[in-house]
Amino acid sequence: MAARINTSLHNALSFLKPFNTPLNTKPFSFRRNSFRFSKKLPYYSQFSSGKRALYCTSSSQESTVDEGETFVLTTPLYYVNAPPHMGSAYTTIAADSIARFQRLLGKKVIFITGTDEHGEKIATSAAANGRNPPEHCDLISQSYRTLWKDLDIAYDKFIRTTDPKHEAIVKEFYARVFANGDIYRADYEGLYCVNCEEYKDEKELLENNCCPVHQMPCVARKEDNYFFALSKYQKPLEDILAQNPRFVQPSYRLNEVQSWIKSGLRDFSISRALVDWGIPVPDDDKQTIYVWFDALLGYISALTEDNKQQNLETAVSFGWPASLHLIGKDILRFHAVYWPAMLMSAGLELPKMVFGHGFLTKDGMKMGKSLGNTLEPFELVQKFGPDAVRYFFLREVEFGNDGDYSEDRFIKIVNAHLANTIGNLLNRTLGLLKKNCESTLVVDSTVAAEGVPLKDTVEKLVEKARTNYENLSLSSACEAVLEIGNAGNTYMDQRAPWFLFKQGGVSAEEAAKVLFRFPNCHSSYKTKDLLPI
RNA sequence: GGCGGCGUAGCUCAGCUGGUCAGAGCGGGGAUCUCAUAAGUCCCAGGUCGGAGGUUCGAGUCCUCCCGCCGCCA
Repeated sequence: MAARINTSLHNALSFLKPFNTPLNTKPFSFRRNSFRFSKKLPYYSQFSSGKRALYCTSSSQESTVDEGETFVLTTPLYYVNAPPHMGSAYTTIAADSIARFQRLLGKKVIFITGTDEHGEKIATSAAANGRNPPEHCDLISQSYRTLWKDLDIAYDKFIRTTDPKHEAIVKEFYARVFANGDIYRADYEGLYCVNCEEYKDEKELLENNCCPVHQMPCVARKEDNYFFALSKYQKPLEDILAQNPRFVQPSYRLNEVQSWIKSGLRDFSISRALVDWGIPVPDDDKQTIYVWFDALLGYISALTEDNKQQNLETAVSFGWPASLHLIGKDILRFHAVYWPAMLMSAGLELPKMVFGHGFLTKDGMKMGKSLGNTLEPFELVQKFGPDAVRYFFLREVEFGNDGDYSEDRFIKIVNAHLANTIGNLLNRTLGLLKKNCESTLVVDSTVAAEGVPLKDTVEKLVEKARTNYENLSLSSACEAVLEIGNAGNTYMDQRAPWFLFKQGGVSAEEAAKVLFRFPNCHSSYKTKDLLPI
């Protein structure tokens, strides 16, 4: 985590790697796997590096576990037309930090992510790469998993929309909606954007019938499609948003959603006659189900358990409704309008919140393949490591707003916060302990910390971090954790244990106590876990 | 064209229901400790809170208009 980054190299200090830990763990945080609590004194580690690990005693302060409460949160199921981009990584990093926090609160967290693998665009993309769709999907889906591993993402469920259990859920859901009278068949003729995989109003098109999103000409199509009666849900949706304005977050995005609904909802086509790569419509294998109708259901199908029944009711029983759908602002319409209407039609509960975060820019510019200025998540994590990447985006982007990345700023922030503040605090503390106390705490840290102002300060900051996490103010939560590091550094300077050690005698004993307080003040109160890296 | 958002210290941004709200981080300047990762700690920003009016005892914080970005819808 806390090695300084030079502008040209990834400079990890040997001190940070004394434990020979696997890459996906955090060697420098007070994790239990590297920071044992033992009464045996003294005790030296037997790590191959020959460096001593720190062993100490401290009463652990576990939060009370409320097994009854389940917190289900989701990222979108990412579309496998191309390998993961930074935006997907950003959503997933944020989701992971929220999942970790909710676990700390003692909740049973089900963190869902996955890949959305059907549709004409996927088939086209596969063909363009000389693959068949299943091969293509396997490859890209795996690249998402790889990236999540690289970024230390601990999801609980990874659902692929090509998974048979997902298909079963989609068909069952479709049947429910159909039975509720919300699906009907109609001819549709219009201009179709292959990239959006949907029909466009002529009014919204640019010159030459170009799609405003993809800047590509739409094609005239006539299809006999199945439609979902979205218009029936106009009033219910209006009511839900009025009664529960927190359904759409941040609040300023709610207006947008309300205006969409207010301007009138039109039934939308939920099948495609000319797309083979998809889930067949029940009782009509000439058509496949529209990708969004398919993909949204991944949030439910992901809940299924392998050894349990693979049906809607069972899946729902494992945690639906979701507490939070975390998405980019571009797909708000599908999550805040289509999805709730679909759920109502099927008689299922609605998710509690949809949070649409902003977009990332690079050096102040919109990222795009055509501009050739994309930020590649694999390259970034390879160059700087997962902790730095996670921290930078959570801290520097006000969650919900658009945010900017620049390498210069990235390096400055990571060095100042993670290396100089947190990393150095740990390093100087452990260094003093090693040099003067044989890396052994002979006094229980909890006892040593009793009545010390630092403890009180840290407790207040932990509370601040908790509040911010609960409000999804992730940047402020990071800030609070950094303040804990600052408080530790200040305390260290005030007490100057290195000076006391030199004086020897009673002063040296006091110096040791100063150091012994750190595990209790900084570790037991979850500082280590509150830092989202 | 309609609706909405944004415009606060060099940079990135916090500021909920109006009265310690003029702030934080980064950068920069100064001082200082020396255990530590050329790290730490302390002090320093006189910014007309985009502009102009208005409401109020009092407004970044509410209202109107204007300017500049951005989004959604048309």
